[in-house]
Amino acid sequence: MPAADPVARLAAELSDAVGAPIELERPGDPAHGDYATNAALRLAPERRQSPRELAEEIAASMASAPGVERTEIAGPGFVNLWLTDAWLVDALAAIVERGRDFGVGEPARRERIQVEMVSANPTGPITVAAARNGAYGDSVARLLEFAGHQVEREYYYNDSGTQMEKFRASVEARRRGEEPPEDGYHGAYVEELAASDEDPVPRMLEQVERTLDRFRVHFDSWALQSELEGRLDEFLPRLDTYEKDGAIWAPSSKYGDDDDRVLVRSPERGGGPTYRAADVVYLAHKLERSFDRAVYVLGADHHGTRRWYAAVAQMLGYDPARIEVLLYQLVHLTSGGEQRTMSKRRGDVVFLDDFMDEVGVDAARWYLVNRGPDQTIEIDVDLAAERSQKNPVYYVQYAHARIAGILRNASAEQNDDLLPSEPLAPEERDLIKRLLEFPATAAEATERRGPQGIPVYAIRVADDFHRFYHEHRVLGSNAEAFRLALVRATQNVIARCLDLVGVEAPERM
RNA sequence: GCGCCUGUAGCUCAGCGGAAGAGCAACGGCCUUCUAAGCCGUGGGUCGGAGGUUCGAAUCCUCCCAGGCGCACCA
Repeated sequence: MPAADPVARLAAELSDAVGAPIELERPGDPAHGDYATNAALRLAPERRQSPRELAEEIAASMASAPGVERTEIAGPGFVNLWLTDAWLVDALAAIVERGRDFGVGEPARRERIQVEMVSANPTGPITVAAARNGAYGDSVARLLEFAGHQVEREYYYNDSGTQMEKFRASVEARRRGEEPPEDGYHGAYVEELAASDEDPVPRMLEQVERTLDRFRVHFDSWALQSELEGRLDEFLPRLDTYEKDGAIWAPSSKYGDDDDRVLVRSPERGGGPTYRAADVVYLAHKLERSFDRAVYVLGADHHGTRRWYAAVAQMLGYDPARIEVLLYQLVHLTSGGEQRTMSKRRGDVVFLDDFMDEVGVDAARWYLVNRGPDQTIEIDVDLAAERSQKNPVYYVQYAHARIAGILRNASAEQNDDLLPSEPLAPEERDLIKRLLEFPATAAEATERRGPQGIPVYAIRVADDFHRFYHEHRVLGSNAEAFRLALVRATQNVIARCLDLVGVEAPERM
C-alpha cells in the first residue's frame, strides 16, 4: 500500500510487528478505540490457539509500535488500539501534503477503459430515467479516473432502426397537420420539431448533448449505429454464423447466452441487420481501439443482454473479462401517490431539463447517484422540488462553504509545528480519522462500482466537520496552525467527493 | 415457467462476515464569537419468514412469502 494512505501504512507496520496480516477498522463505538482488529479471531483456528490468548500476544507486539498509545483486548478476541495525538497530526500533515490528490489510486496496471453510457435514442429529450444512467455511469467513470485509469466516455445512438423511422414519421405527420401514428411519438416536443423544416434527428441530438452537458456528463466520442452496420461483412465470418428460416443467426447459445440470435433478418421481414448485428460490430470496434476494458451501463430492463455481450466477445475471440456490463434499476415516478409510467412515445415523461429546473443540477445529480444501482428509485414528482430544499447535498456543500469562509479570513500560512500544545479534542480526532477513511472508501466504491458510497461518506465528513466547527474556533486559537490544516484537508476531501459525483463545491452559500 | 434485482426506524434509504446507522417526519433545547443551509438532546427496529454454515449473520447458502424488471427477425 502506498505511503500516501497513513492507515494502510500503519496496518502494514503493525503486520510487520506482529508477524501476521493486520486489518484495521474503525469501531462504531468510540469506547472500542481509534481502531480495532479482528486478526486474533481470524488466526485462531489455524494457529490452534484460543482467540483471547492470541489477542494478548498481538496486543503485546503492537504496544511498542510507533503511534500506538495503548491497546486493549475486548469481546471474543478483538484488539482495540488507541493512537497518539502525534500520529494523528502526522497523518493529517500527510493528507494536507497530498492536497486534492489525497486518495488517488495507484493501480497495479493502469487500464485504458471505455465507459459507454446513456446512449438513449435521439427520439426525444433526455428523461430522468436516462439521467440515472448518466449520473451513475459518469460517477463510475470519475471513480475509475481517480483510481488511476484512463477513461473515455462514449455515447452510442441508434440512427437507423425502426424507432428512428417512427420518430421521423411522427414529425412528418405533424408537419402535414396530422396526428402521429398510433405507435409513433406524441410528446409536445414533436410539434416543436415539426415547426421547422430541418431534419429532426440532428436537432434532437444537439439538444441531448446540451442537456447532458448541463448535467455535467461530457462525452469524448459518439458512435453511430448506421456506421457500424456498414462494417458487418468484416465480422460475420468471425462468428461461425448459420442460416435458418432465411435469417442469419449467431450461435450465441454455445457461448452461454440463452438462445441463438438473429443478426440479419429474413427477406420477408425486410432483410436488414438487427440491432444485435450492430452490437457485434460495436463490441469489436470498442476492443479494436485498444481499450483494455469496455464498460456498458445499462438499465435493468436490458439485463438479458448481459450474457449476449459475453457471448459476442467469445465468438469474436476476445477475453470476455474485458467486457463489463453495469446494471442499474429503473426510476419510477409517482405523482400524488399515483404511479406513472415513463413512455417517451406517449410523452408521459419527466425530462431531465425540467427536473434540473425544478431541483437544480446539484440536487438532481446527488439524488440520482445517492442510491445504490440495485435499488429502484422512486421519485414523487410533486415533492421533488420541496424535498430538494432538504437534500443532504446542501449539508455537504455548506461544510465546504463554511471552510471557504474561514480560509478567506486566514492570514498567510505560517510554518509552525502543527502539533498543538493541548491534547486533541474528540471532535478533532474524529475528523482526522474520518478523513483518513477516504482512500479506502474511494477504492471500495470503485471496485464495487458503487458510487453511492461517496455521498454517504461525504455526509459523515460534513457531520464531523460541523460538529468540530461548532465546538472549536479556528482563527486566533492556540491551535490555529493545526486547525487550519485540519480544515484545509477537510475541504479538499469534500471537494473531491463532490467532484466524484458531479456536484459543485461552492465557496459561498 | 425461467432469469436478474429488491424487502433494515412512520417515510426515503446506507451498511453486504465482526460489537444495528443516516436523512426526512415528531418533540425539546442552543445564535453579542470564522456562514443557524448549523449544533445538542428525546422517542422510534423480532434487519420479509423459516432453516443452515460460522466463535460471530442484516451481511454467506437453501427454501418460502411479497414487490419490480426482463425472457422478439423492437432497441
